[in-house]
Amino acid sequence: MYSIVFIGMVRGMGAPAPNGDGDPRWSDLSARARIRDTALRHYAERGYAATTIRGIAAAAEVSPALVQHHFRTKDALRRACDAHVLEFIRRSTAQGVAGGGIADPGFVDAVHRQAPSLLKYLARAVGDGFPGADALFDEVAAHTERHLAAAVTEPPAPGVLRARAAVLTAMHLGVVAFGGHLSRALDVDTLSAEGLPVVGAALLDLLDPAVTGPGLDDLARQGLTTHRAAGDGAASGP
Amino acid sequence: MYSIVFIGMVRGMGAPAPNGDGDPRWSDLSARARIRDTALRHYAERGYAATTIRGIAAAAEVSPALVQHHFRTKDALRRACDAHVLEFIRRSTAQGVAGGGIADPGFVDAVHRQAPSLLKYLARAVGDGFPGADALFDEVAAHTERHLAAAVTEPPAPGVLRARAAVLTAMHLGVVAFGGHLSRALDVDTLSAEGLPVVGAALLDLLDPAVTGPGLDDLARQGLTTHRAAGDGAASGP
DNA sequence: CACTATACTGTACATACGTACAGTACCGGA
DNA sequence: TCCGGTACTGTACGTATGTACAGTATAGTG
Repeated sequence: MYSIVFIGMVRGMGAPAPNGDGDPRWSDLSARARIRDTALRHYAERGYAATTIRGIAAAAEVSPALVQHHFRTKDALRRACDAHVLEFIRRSTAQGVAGGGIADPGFVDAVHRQAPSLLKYLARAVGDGFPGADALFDEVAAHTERHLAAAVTEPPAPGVLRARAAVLTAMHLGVVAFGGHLSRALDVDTLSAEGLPVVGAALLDLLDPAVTGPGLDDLARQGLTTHRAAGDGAASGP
Repeated sequence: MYSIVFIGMVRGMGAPAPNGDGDPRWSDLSARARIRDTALRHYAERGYAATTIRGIAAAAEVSPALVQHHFRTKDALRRACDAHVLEFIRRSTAQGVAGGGIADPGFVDAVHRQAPSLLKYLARAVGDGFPGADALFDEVAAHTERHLAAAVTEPPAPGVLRARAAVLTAMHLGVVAFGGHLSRALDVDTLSAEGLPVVGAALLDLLDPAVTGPGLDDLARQGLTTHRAAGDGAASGP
C-alpha cells in the first residue's frame, strides 16, 4: 500500500505545483473540497490542537462559518479528512496493484499532487493516535508483512515476521514524519523529483537485500538510475 | 548517542515503576522537578499545543500559578524541558561511551525511569520542529554517520553516507515515535524487558549487516540472547 | 412568479487558555 | 525576635477558540 503511493509519487514527478494556493485548479475546486484539503494540510503540518478553524478558513479563503456549515464541528472535519485519506490510499492501492493504475497519467498525477500532504497527515495521525489509527497502522503493517513474506527465502517464525513488519512500518513512517528534517539535512526536497531517488537509494542501501527482495531491489535500483538520468522511473522498497 | 540511551534502557530493565504518580520517590522530588517531569510527559504524549499549564499543574498536584512561578511562561517551560533532555542525553552519552556509566545502577535506573518519556519527547520535539530541533537532528545524524563510516568496509561518497545517516536517523526516530503502535501490534511493551529484544532483533534483521557493522551485529545478537535468557544484556544497532 | 433548499456571511456567546497580581505560609539568617 | 526571601495559592483579566444562530444571496423547481 505504502509502496504504491511512493511509486506513484516518483513516477508522477515533473508535473507542476503541489497542493496549495499556487495551483491554478485551486480556485476551481468546490469550497468544500478546498476546506477539506486545507484542513488536511494544516493538520499534517501543525497537528490537530494547533490547527484552528479560523486558520483553515483564512487559508481556504472562506468564512469560518462556512467551515462549520459543511463540516459541523472541528472533530467531524478531522474525521472527514481521515475518511478522505483512507479512501485515497485504498483506491491508490487497488488501482496500483491492479497494474493499470500506475500507467494512467491522471491517476499518477492525482497521486503525486496529493501524496505529500496525505502521507504527512497519515504519519501525524498515526503518531497522535487519532481514533482508527490503530487499524490503519495494522493495515499498513499487514501489507508490509505480506511483502516481507514474499521477499524472504526462508520464512522465519510468524511472530518474528510480524515484528519485522511492524518495525519496518514504523521506520517508513519515520521517514515520512521527519521528512522535513531529511530535506533540510540533505539540502534537497525529499518529496521532489531529485530528492526521492536520494532517499530511495539510501533506503535500499540501509535495508537488508533479503528484506527488499532480490527482484524489487534490482528493479528499484534500475528505476532509480533511469529516473536520475531521464527524469522518470519507479523507486523505493516495500 | 541514540544507541547509548537504547542500551541503557535495555540494561536497566527489571526496575519497577515508570515515571508517574505511582513512584514512591515521586512525592520526594521537588515541586519544580515534578512540574518539569510532568510537562515533559505531557508534551511527549500530547504535543505542545494540546498541553495546558492547568493540566500539568493538576497532574503534578500543584497550583497552576506555581508552574508560572518556577517557569515564567509555557514556552519557557518547554525550553527548560528541551535543556533537560539535551543535558540528560549528553550525560548519558558521555557516561555510556566511558563504559562505567552503564554499570552504575543509579544511572541505569534513572535512564530507565526517564528514557521512555525522554525519547518520546525527543521524537515529538523533532517532529514538531521546535527551535533547536534542526541542530539536534543533525547532531544525532552526525553521530550515526560516524558510526556508519566506521562500520562499512568500503566507504561510499560522502553525500551518500550523509544521506544514509539521515534516513537511518529518521527511521530510528520513527521506531520511537510510533512505539505505541509497535507495542500494541506486537502485544508487548516495546520499552519493557521483554519488548526491547523483540524490536532490537527485528532491527538487526531488517538492516543490512554492513550498516550495523559485523562486530556490533554479533555483539548485539549475543547480548539479546543473553538478555532473553538471564534478563540482562545489551542490544540494538546504531 | 412563488417557494425551497443550499451556499455562504457576520455576529454573538460560553469556555478555556496563558498570564498577571496580590496575598499567605514557611524558613534561614541577622 | 525581626525580617527578607522563597515557595506557593486564589483570583482576576484579556484573548483566542469552538460553536450557535440569524440573516442574505443564489440556484433549482413547481
